[in-house]
Amino acid sequence: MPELPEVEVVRRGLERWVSGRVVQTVEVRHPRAVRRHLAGPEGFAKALAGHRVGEARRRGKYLWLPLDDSPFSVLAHLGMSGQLLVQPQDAPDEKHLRIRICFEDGLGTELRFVDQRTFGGLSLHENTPDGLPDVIAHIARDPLDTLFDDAAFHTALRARRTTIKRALLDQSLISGVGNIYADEALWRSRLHYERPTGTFTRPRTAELLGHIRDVMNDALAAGGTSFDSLYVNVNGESGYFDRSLDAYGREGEPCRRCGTPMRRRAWMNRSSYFCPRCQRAPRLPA
DNA sequence: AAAACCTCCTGAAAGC
DNA sequence: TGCTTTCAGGAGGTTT
Repeated sequence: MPELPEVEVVRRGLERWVSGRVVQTVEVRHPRAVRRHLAGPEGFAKALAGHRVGEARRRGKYLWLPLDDSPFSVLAHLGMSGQLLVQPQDAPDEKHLRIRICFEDGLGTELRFVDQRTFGGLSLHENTPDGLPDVIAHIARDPLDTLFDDAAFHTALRARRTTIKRALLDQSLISGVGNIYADEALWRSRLHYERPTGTFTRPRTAELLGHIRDVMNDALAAGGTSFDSLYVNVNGESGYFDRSLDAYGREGEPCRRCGTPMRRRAWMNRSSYFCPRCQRAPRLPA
């Protein structure tokens, strides 16, 4: 389940192993992997060939590779199970290999997009004046972006008529936070996932943002969170932050602060993990 | 118009 | 034993 830290690990790998290389050929093995690309699989392959890959960039959970001397970028989203792997050309194809990108150099490696559940994909889009692929213009800056505006976030959060976890998962308000890091940051903040956004004071918002940043930086330092082989870096290696999780996936296990058994609640077609003692349910609205 | 809901997909694991 | 059901969930599109 790649969220901001996992995507950033992948971005760094692309920067190290792919940026600066010139695309030779592209093989799309599953059309769904390029469904966001309106010109189709053939158009996607043709548009990339011959272009040098620029500096790998990221906003929230989106990654993109600008093409030098071109107003276009290759946009990537890993979805639930997408992987961008730099593999030796002679390595056997992965079972869920969707796209192969080969380069015009003698390095002997190629870039592969592998995705079991096919929620992710690659596509080519024109950049906006600020260098962002046009289709992600609605994605908010993420909390590790130096230009993220804490005061504006607080104002926007207060204006919402919803609950805090829904707001954290809304990528147009704050990007990069998914189910795992939302639960972790809420646990660290001792906040219940259904606290109404309208009840947030400036200090409470500041504390929550601080915990979001802390948990993401901690995860980044550990190479991300891997529960299984579905999330790995470009070299196929797992992260080990899963062993540091305090909330996510810990149903029935003791809260690391107070020892109370953690709970899981079905919520929005997914799960929320929380401590019923540290994270008290908000008073129901009158 | 903003908020909530629906749906896409595969495979592991649980249920019967 | 083996088939069926459940679960994981990001985010665009649709509905309310």
